[in-house]
Amino acid sequence: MMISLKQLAKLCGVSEATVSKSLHNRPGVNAQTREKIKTIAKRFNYQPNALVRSIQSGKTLMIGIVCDHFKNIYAGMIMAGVQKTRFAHGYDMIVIPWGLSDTEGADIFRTFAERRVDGLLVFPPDELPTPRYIAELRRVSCPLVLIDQSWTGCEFDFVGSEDKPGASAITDHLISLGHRKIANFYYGAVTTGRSRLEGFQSAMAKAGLPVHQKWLVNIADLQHDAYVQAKQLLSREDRPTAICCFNDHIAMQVLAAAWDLKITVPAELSVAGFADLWITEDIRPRLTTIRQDGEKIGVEAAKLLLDRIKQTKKNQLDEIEPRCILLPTKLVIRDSTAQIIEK
Amino acid sequence: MMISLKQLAKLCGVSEATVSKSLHNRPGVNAQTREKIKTIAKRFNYQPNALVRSIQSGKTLMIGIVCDHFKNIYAGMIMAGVQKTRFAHGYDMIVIPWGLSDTEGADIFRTFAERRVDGLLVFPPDELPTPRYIAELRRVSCPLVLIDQSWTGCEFDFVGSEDKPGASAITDHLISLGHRKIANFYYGAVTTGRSRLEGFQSAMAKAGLPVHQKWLVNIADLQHDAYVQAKQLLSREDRPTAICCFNDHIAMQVLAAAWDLKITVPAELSVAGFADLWITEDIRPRLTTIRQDGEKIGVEAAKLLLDRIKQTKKNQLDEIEPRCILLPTKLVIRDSTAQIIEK
DNA sequence: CTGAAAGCGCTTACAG
DNA sequence: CTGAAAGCGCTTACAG
Repeated sequence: MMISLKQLAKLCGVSEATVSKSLHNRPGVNAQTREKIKTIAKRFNYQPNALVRSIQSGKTLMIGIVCDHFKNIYAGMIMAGVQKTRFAHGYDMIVIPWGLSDTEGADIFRTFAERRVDGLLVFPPDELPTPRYIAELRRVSCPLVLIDQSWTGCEFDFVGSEDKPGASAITDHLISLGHRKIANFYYGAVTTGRSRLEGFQSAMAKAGLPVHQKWLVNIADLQHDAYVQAKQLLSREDRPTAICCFNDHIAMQVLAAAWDLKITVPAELSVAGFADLWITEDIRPRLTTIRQDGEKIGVEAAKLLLDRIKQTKKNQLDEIEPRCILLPTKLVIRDSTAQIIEK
Repeated sequence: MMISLKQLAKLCGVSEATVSKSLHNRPGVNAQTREKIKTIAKRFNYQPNALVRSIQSGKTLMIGIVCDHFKNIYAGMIMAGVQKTRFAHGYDMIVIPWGLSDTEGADIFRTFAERRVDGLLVFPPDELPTPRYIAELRRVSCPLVLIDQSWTGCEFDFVGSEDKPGASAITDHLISLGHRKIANFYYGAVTTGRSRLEGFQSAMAKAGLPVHQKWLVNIADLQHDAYVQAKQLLSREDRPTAICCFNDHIAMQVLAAAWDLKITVPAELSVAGFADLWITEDIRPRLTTIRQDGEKIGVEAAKLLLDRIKQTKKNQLDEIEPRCILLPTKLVIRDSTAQIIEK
């Protein structure tokens, strides 16, 4: 189907070496010969076999990325940054979602190893990693950068957001609006969830405000539980005037619960998200949230990985400590939070 | 870094051939020798080099996919189906987004060719394809399946949705609710947009309802234009009582415009989407829409491609006509559409 | 049962 | 300027 260099050489009536040199513009080939070869190569649509080059050079110019799934808008923002950066540096990308694997990642990492990717970017799996999984991670023999969730401490290179300061900032915003009864819908299953909860708690403590246990709601899943819990919480006599949410999607569910209970946002209830997905501007009320620069996270993660790959080539990898990059976040005030109205 | 079979053979004190046979459980190796080799291979974490196998077999067990970006939820649903299917068949996947390329796809297709992918799945680019681009597509020398947009007619294999019947179904739904003044926000830049418009028009014609040109709004982009146009349209004295939208995201923008103009949905205005993304259940009012089975589209596209790859192996490709698979859609009635209230 | 040889598609010294 | 040879990491007939 696709012509080989050997066949091309035969067609041109020269040796394979001459074809190779011509196509790569290396010196030592007669100009006319070179042109002729190039013309014929083009006519037969010759494409050099990258697999061979990879074997010879020991570099595939390929990175692997493992992600959760493709319906996650936030992950999509990160992906965009990763793609841009890896492309600019001439790397291609193999993508494997968690979820496909039921062996805690073992087969995913084996695939990447067999394909000889030069480096690996890993999004966190949906749940907390098992010891088995961490062990798999340690066996990976190419550079590796973790994204978003920092559950391994500083054992690996990592790029994420300043979750705790971000959560504090949005809590401060609610407090400054006069809110005192503030609930928090957190997601304890992931490290970012716990960090954001800490940020919330420390801001509340600093302001001297009490945090009631009943207003600390640990969401069981990201899809529907927040709606159910919000409906329960908001149906009670003594309900909060504001709710800090783990992310924008949770906030949307809280907004939906409030709507269904005929509680007006922001007049009767303030709701705050986290992430700043594009939907925050398309829903009503527009969502107040903390902006994470997803694309930048992707860019930095890819850059860090590419650096590590370069260092590996120079055998400098052992001298280097894991890096932990946390990107700043920013409060974006929209219409879902407002001054509390005293009755 | 990673041990080679040659090194492994040396470590085991046997020939490369024996190692190869042992690891692949081929007959003709002494049981003890085999076990010893396997143990040592495991200890040194030997991973066979897939690049070599690909060169030898002429199959990379790899498919390429080109998509628009990763923030598109609908595309994400399709991706999920693709991933599931290609994984189940033992294929890996290289992903390249349009957008990275400023040469109308030429470098994307070159990359896939050099990497020797066994097949290609292509999502449509954001805009209508240029002749140059179609030419690039024709030069692709591996099996190829187009997804979602059918702009090349039936020149290539294609998997998409029954857009026209779907659009008719949702129009019928609005008509059955008593609506007579129905607007349509369509997206003329893509083939699905034009098909859905046709479906709308034919349903209106069948019901003997007039379609006013001013209520046929061609959206300039998918991000913001619908909001702007909806605000204009809905501010006029003589406004429609229902709006059919190209997709759920457009519908969200129309919903936002109505909200900002204090027009109540569905009491004063019905709004219908297309796609049935997960957000349709999280927003208020919940969106009436046409469900496309995105995952199934992905599954079918991947299956078709895998079939074609098999046929290529058997050299049967020329005997075969391009296939055009259109998957059925389904009306999902929620809260954004309702009986018209006569004043 | 075991291993030497040829070959996949290329590149890179090295002769001529 | 041109090409024969060796080698990348494997697998697959084929001798022994």
